[in-house]
Amino acid sequence: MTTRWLTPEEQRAWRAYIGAALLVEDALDRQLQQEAGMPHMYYSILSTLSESPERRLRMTDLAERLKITRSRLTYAVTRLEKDGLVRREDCRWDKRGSVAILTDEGMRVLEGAAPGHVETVRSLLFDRLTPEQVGQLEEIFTAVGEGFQGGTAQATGDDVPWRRRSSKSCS
Amino acid sequence: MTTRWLTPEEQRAWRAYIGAALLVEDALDRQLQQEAGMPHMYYSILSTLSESPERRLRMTDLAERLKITRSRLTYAVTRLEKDGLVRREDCRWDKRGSVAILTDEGMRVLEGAAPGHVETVRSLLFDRLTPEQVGQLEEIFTAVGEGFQGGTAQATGDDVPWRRRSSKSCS
DNA sequence: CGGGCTTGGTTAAAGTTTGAAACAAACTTA
DNA sequence: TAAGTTTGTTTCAAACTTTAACCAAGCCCG
Repeated sequence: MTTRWLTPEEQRAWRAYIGAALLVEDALDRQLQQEAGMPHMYYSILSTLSESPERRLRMTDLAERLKITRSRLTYAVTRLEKDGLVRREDCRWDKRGSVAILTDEGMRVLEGAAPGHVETVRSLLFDRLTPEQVGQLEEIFTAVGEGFQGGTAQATGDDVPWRRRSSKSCS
Repeated sequence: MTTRWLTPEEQRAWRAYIGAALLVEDALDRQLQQEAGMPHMYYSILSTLSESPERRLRMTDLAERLKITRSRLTYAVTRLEKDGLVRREDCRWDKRGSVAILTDEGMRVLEGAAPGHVETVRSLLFDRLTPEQVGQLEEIFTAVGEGFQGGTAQATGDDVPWRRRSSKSCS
C-alpha cells in the first residue's frame, strides 16, 4: 500500500506538538532539577506513591501507572532509596514481589517541591490555554492513550510491547 | 503567594497528556530503532536537514529548530557521521562555525524510513482524532510553544536558558 | 511430584542526555 | 590594537535510559 503522507494540517499540528512537548519536558526537568534535585519522572514516582494507600505500591504497578519499563523504575527507585526518599520492602504475599514506599522524608521533599512544580506547569501550559482548550487537551490525549490499550501495532501486526498486565495490591 | 493548585479538569488533562505523550514518544523511538536503527530525535535531524536548502544547516540553527541543546546535537551528529548519514564541513564565513550536511546515503536511509514512521504517527495519533481535534492540537501546542519565545520564567524571574538567537545561513 | 512456561524484579553493558567547563574565533571598545 | 567579552562548538564526567539477559518464585498439567 502506498504511504498516506500527512496532510498540511496534520504536519502543522505534528510539528507544533513535537516541538512544544519537548520544550515543556525540558523546562519541567530543569525546574525540578533546580528546586528538588531530581528529574520530572522521579518527582512523578514520589507523587504517585504519595497518593496511594499507605504510600506504597508494588514495583510493577508503579511502572504501569507511570508508563515506564520495570528496569527504568528499578534504577530510579534505587537512586531515590539512596537519597532516603523511598524505601523498599518485600511483598508478603508474593515472595517475588517488592513494594516501594514513600518515606516521611520523601513526603517532605515532595511537599516542598510541589508548589514550584505546579506553578511551572501552570505557567507553561494552563496559563496559555482557554478552559475549552483544557477540555480539548484532555479529550485528545485520552483518545491517544486509549490506543495503547488494545494493541494498535502498525504495518506488521506484531506483538504489543507496551501493554502490561495488573497485579494484586499487596498493601 | 499561596499556590494555585490545578483544578480537577486541569489535573485530568495534565495526566492524560503526560501519560500519552510518554507512550507516543516511546512507540516512536521503538519503531524507528527497529526499522532505521536510530531514535526519533536522530530521525528528526535527518529530516530537518533534508528540507533545508542544499541539505545543509549550521549546527546552531539545527539545534534551534529541533529545540535541543548544542551539546546534544554534537553527540548525535557525531554518531550519524560515523554511520555515514551526515557529513560535517567548516563554515566558510565564520571560522568558528560548522555545518551539518545530509549525505546521499543519509537521504536514502531517511527515505527508506519515512513511510514506516509516518504510518506510526498516523496510527498513534491522527487515526484517533477528528479533523477538528487536529486543528485544536495545533492551536494548543502553538500557544504553548509561543510561551517559550518571550521568556516566561517562573517564580524567580530568572534568566531564560531556552531562548536562542539566530545566525546567518552560511549555505 | 517434576519438568516447563510465565511473572516480578534486578543486573550489566551499551547508548544517550545533561551541564558545566574548555577553546578558539569574532566582536567591542577604550 | 591589546584586553575583555560574546558567540559557536566541542569535550568530559556524571546521570539516566534501553535492551537483553538473568534469576527466583509462582503456576500448570501430565
